Amino acid sequence: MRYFILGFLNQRPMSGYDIKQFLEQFSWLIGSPSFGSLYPALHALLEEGLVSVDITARADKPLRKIYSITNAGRAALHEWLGQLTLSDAPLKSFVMCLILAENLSPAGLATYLHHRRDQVADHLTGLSQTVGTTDDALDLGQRLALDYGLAIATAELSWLDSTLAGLAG
Amino acid sequence: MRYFILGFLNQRPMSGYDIKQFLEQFSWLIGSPSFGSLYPALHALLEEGLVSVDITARADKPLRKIYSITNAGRAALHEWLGQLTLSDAPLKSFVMCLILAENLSPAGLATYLHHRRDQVADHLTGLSQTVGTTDDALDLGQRLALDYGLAIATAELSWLDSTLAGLAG
DNA sequence: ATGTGCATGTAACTGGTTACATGATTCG
DNA sequence: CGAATCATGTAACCAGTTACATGCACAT
Repeated sequence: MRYFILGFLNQRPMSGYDIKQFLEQFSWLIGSPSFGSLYPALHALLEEGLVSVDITARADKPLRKIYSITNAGRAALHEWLGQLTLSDAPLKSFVMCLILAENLSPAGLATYLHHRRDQVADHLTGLSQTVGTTDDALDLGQRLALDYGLAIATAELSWLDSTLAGLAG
Repeated sequence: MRYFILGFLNQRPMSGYDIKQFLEQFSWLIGSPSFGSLYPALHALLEEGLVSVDITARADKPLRKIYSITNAGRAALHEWLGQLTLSDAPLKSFVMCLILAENLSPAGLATYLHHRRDQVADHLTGLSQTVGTTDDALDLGQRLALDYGLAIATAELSWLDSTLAGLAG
């Protein structure tokens, strides 16, 4: 989360509210953190010198605290991104890192997406086997969930393939 | 989580290890709980009388604790399922409830899926608008995440439509 | 014999949510 | 004038992970 916030602020200076607003867009996919975790995280980053604040009291508007990343913050972010493994991470972790793509090198991004592609492909074959072998022993919920997983994995795989093709070309 | 486990045990008696195994299948989608949360949860359910244990010491095998749901557990589960709103829940919550579909009435399931359909459709139009209006102001990560969200939402929507059609027909 | 899979568990820690509290602005 | 949105924050609580600890079975 700390680094997730840091990655946002590396794109452009934002307030805590802005970050929440942006993430709200993806709430149906990955959820959105509460202010109760967002604000304390910003305070912690500030104390560690990884971000700085600019308190802007705009006329006729409530005060806003615009946070910017510092050099120390950038260093910490890139160190974190460097040692990022992401082995078998859930969809949520994948999307969170995807949003931070701007902070990765083109080669790093490609590697990351390839890695994910392989993982999803593995899970797809695993799911297909489960569906194929134990077809009638499954209850409704398991059948639906398996079927849903299959649909989503297929969609993600084709997205990864076309995105990788687009980035390469 | 408590109710998630309860829903599993309502389908068939299982050990903690079994539950983990099953959930592992969906780890790339929704993650899988650690034993450190699974076992204590089972102990708590046991103390509350919502589940019962059958300790089977099989010859030449390590001991297993097979948990079964009790009548009190079934009552608690159905009460919980009844007051389930799921307004604007993230994908993870949706899948978790989907797995418990067997415990819902056909009408309840249909309502639930319709509800999700509407939510996803809303988010889809929202995402499309964002992509359409602010196309060139976005950085790489945001563009990729938006694009990914669009792909997944589209896939989920069509899955929901065909599944709803299948359940109705 | 060594490692991997089965199978269970505990304790410390951490991260996040929930609920609360505040206050200005804008819209109907 | 009241409701919704903007905007920030705190504290108690809780759910979960991490790391540890144990032990048998089976294959190499």
